[in-house]
Amino acid sequence: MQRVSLKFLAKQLSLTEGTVSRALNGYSDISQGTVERVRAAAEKYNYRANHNARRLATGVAETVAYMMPPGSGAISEPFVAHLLEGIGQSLATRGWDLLLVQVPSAEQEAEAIRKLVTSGKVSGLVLSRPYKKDARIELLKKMNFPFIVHGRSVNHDDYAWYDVDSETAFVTAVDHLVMLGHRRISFVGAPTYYNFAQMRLDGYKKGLAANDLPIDDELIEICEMSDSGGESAASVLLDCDNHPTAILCATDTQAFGVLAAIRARGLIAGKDVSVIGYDGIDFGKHTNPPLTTMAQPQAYSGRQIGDMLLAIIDGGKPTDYQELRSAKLKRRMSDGPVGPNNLNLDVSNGGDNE
Amino acid sequence: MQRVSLKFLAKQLSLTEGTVSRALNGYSDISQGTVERVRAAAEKYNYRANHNARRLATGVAETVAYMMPPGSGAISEPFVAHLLEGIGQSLATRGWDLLLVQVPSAEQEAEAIRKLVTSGKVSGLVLSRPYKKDARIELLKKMNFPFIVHGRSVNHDDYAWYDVDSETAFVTAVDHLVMLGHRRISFVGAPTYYNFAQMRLDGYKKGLAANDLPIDDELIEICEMSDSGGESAASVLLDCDNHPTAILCATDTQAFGVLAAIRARGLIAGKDVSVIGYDGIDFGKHTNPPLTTMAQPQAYSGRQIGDMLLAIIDGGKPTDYQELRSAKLKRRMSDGPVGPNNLNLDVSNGGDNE
DNA sequence: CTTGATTCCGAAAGCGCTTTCGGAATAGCA
DNA sequence: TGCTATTCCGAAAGCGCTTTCGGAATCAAG
Repeated sequence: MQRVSLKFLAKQLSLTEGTVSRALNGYSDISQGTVERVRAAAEKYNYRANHNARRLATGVAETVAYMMPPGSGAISEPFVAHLLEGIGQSLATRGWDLLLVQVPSAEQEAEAIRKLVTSGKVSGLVLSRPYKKDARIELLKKMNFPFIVHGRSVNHDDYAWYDVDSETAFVTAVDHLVMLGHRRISFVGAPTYYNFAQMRLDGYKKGLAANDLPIDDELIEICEMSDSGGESAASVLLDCDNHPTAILCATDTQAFGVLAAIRARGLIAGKDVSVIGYDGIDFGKHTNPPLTTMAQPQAYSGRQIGDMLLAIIDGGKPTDYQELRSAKLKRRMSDGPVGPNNLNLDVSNGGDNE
Repeated sequence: MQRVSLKFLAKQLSLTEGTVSRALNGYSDISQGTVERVRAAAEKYNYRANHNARRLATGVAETVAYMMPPGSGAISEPFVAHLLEGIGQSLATRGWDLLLVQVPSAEQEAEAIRKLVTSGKVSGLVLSRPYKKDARIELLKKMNFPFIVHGRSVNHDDYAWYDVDSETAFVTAVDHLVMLGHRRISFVGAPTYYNFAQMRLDGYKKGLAANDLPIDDELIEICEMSDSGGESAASVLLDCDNHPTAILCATDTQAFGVLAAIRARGLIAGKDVSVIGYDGIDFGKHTNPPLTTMAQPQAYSGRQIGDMLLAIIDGGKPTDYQELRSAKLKRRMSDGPVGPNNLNLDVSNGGDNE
């Protein structure tokens, strides 16, 4: 393996390693003729620079790491896959690599970051799902290491991020529900140490306030971000007398569970109780009934994040790279006007409208 | 960044770089005392070896690459996420890294592999979804580079692989359907240049034969591996007179589309027509109706694959690492006895049974 | 033909770490 | 005490590549 080194090429061409290297890397102090000779030889012998050597010499890792959100099964969240794909594409434009790092628990994240940064194996880092106050972000800033976060912590003035404005997305959702006549609107949320969870909750409350609706803590249920979490949360919501007529979910996955809880009680989502998710997961079109959701513009978000990080690595000011996108309501079948014996409106053909 | 090098540590301790290195790496020719001194200093100054340098010196990359199956959206297949997670865990036991490589198109795969191997940045490779005759595998074998494939090509005697026996899974599924009284059983398959697709088709045919049922090409529909692919495939199947009473799908994702096509025709899956998917995707419990499927034992398959690859990198014979697992039927609600006006049996509580 | 500017390449140092080799200091034994 | 065997560490080469520096050869201009 790796038989053909620079030295080998140099020998073949009766040149020095340095000359060959410069020829290959487009230095201007090499004559056109030898550049072509070198190129031809490199092609002929199938030369590939040893990346470790190159990285050692140049000091640039040509690699970016994505830090998986810790916790069980986070990787199976569809957004991760899309993100990775996009980041990978962005990196590919330069021939850089994507490293996937998983940390067993949240406690070990700081140490993992420290190690990653000082080991010199990556030149940038992207992390997801920041906490309200995120030690990882503070650490990265302190170390002055290029990074970008997918999401925002509470104080997000001085670093780069890409986020979707889920707060206003949730006031939009509340507005929509109110427009349909709903007054008792529940919220199934995620743990609020995640800032996105807090922002979604805030949006829910803000939407309520904007419509002169009271905020009733009994209508708010926080659970883990899984379908079973959503199912049990919805269970307590549904089993109390005077249950809500609509349930807003912080996450599509939770909404899946909410739908299941509704079905389990012989109720019909979209008719007896409306539910709206958040994320816009494709799969939502297959649930029973198809899930209405606030869809984030996930297409190319990974691309975007990758490009932004690359720009920062190139010396860009992190604060120049903060991007806030907005989600939009994607109506499927799980929402409808309030009221007993109301038939569900045929809001669409049940498919997606984009 | 990377202020503390070996040289720095050595200076602090009045030792040589070599000595410090050996102390850190557990060589036996270093006294217990200095080992401790060195350890303490490393701890104190937060020393992390530069991986590029180490890799250059040792020649081992300490990195494994996962090659994404090319083609649009492959990454969003749930199996990829699980695989990555498991491989990552396996690698973490040694502190190795996981590189994610994406190749835009199948044509560029060979070149990508060549580059990956000769660049020295990885010491092993795992790839998924082999074709019947897979050039990547041949190349890797020829280069004598450690790799393992998730799946099998037709000739799979002389390399390492981990696969689920989908062929017998499909005869099982056919048997099950026949037991329920079905005679006209359709197959919605994936492109047969993928060997897994071929094997599943073979299983379907074999199952038919075992039950003395004829093989009717009109009952077989090949489409791309997506829900919409499944939906249109099911459409042609369903719209002909004397349509099948059961549809077997090569993939859960396709089955989702099949269910949609069934609903779109006012039919009820599990009653009017049975459908069985393959994969055991969790999400299948939320479809309408919940999808019966042949579930593969995906838990820890990534771990397993990672461990096997590591063993091969350590010098193990690839042929010693071939593992065939089996799928098992997970009944949810989309299958049932054949016959008009038959009520769907309550096969379970609609949840999963594991 | 000189001089000064270009063009092009060789020489060499260095990136940070590993690893072999040899030798000084110490220990073990007669 | 003298000799060999150990223990422990320094010295140095090397991994494969990049990059600076300087100088020989070529060129243009006086």
